Amino acid sequence: MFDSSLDAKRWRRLFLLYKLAEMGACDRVVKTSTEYLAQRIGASQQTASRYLIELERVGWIKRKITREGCLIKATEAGVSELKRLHSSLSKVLESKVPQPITLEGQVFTGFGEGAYYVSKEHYRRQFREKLGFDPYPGTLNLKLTSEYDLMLRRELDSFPAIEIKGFRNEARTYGDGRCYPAIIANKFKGAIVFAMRTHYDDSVIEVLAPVYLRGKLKLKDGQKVRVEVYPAGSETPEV
Amino acid sequence: MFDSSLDAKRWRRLFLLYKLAEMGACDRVVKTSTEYLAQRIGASQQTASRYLIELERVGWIKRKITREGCLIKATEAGVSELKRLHSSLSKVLESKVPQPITLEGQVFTGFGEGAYYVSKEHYRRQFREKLGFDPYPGTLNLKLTSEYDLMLRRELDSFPAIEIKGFRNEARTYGDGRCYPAIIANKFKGAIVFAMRTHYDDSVIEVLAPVYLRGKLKLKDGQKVRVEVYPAGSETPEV
DNA sequence: ATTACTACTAAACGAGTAC
DNA sequence: TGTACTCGTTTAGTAGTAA
Repeated sequence: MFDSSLDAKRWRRLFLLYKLAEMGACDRVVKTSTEYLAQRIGASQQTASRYLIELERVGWIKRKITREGCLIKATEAGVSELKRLHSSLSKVLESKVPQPITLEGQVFTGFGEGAYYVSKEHYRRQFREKLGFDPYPGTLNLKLTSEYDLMLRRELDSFPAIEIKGFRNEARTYGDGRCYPAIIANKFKGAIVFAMRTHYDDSVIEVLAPVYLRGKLKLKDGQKVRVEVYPAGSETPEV
Repeated sequence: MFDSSLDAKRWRRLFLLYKLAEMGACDRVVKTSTEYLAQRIGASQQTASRYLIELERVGWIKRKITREGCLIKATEAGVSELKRLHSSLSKVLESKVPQPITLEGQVFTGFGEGAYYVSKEHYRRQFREKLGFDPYPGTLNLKLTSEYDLMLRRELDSFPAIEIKGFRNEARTYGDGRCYPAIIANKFKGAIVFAMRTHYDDSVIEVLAPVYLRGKLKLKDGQKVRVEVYPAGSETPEV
């Protein structure tokens, strides 16, 4: 996940592409020698040349080599890469939506209440519609241990949440809930869910996912699991 | 100039800082292990550790090492680095002001007209006020040779320019002119100037600078010189 | 568990140079 | 002039491991 080691390389490329953009390569064809470009990026002529070849290979620029240097223009793909970087930065720097919070907790076995509630059709349908997946009938219980994680947990209360409506049937009333999209152990999309009324325990989070997490992640009681929690409305990255 | 090879290193650091920002390190203290961070940046635990040490050394983050990992927060300096990157990208991607144009021409010796005009007090005062420097009494003449440079020269006509007003004295009339801030040979701040009425020759540009460029750059006729021309209103980078 | 050192490997860089 | 190849050097990255 997290598009891995290509990330660092991507930034190196973005660096050169940005430098070319400074010279106007987004708007028009720019003529430059590799020697001149090298000066601008603070590298050797050879390195500049290699960079250009690489950028051309990945399709971020079009290049024409002439006697007097290269004619360079950023491609659509190249420009949109820069734009993507730009909007990523915008999101981080000036977003009203908070950045995701990463919690860590220890697996423990509950009393099967999670399974009971999740399998109630009324809840289940909401999960399906609002979370975008059909939850495995059961929750993974995580106990937050460190002071830091408890602090983060409290911060979650101010996160915009996905509201789950309660209902009543012939037997009893079922309360409201709050959900947050989440990524579990960097591997699985899912969500965490808090029941509103039974304030079970502030140091416990319950995790929903379309799969049986305990099995897929080979979890045993006491193991630590990281959950990245997203505010409602933000998109979770692909895993 | 162009803050040299540190540029690439700076981008590497910005890369990590951005990743930390994604985790929320701009807004709050983030707890992470170097191992986890390594996963996110697609590198080894050791590399993540080295990066963090480096970022702390340059003062972009504050870090506290605990048993369970590092508590990290971006410093003011770090956040403003990200912001600088962001606004640089904004400028390149969504600016109404065009990117600077780099022209290349061959030095040639004119008829001393440049010196004559520049030394006219009425012009000279405008240069001082509008360009921010007192021009050396003489212009460096550059002949554009390639088709590409002529094309760029024509694009300049649509650049916002610094207008120089003409005047008349007892003897004759002196016409209007257009200036663009420029950086000559990556070394000296200056400007290029076009006379409006005597459309001398479209393939010739005249360069003003506070210094005697021919001497400072040890130029001889026929040598090629690069001039980076900026639209009026944009700031030229420091040299 | 962590972090981060040392020693080694892999990758990037740049000098020389062919075209 | 240019670009871009080979190849030796430098730098970045990782494995192993101590604290």
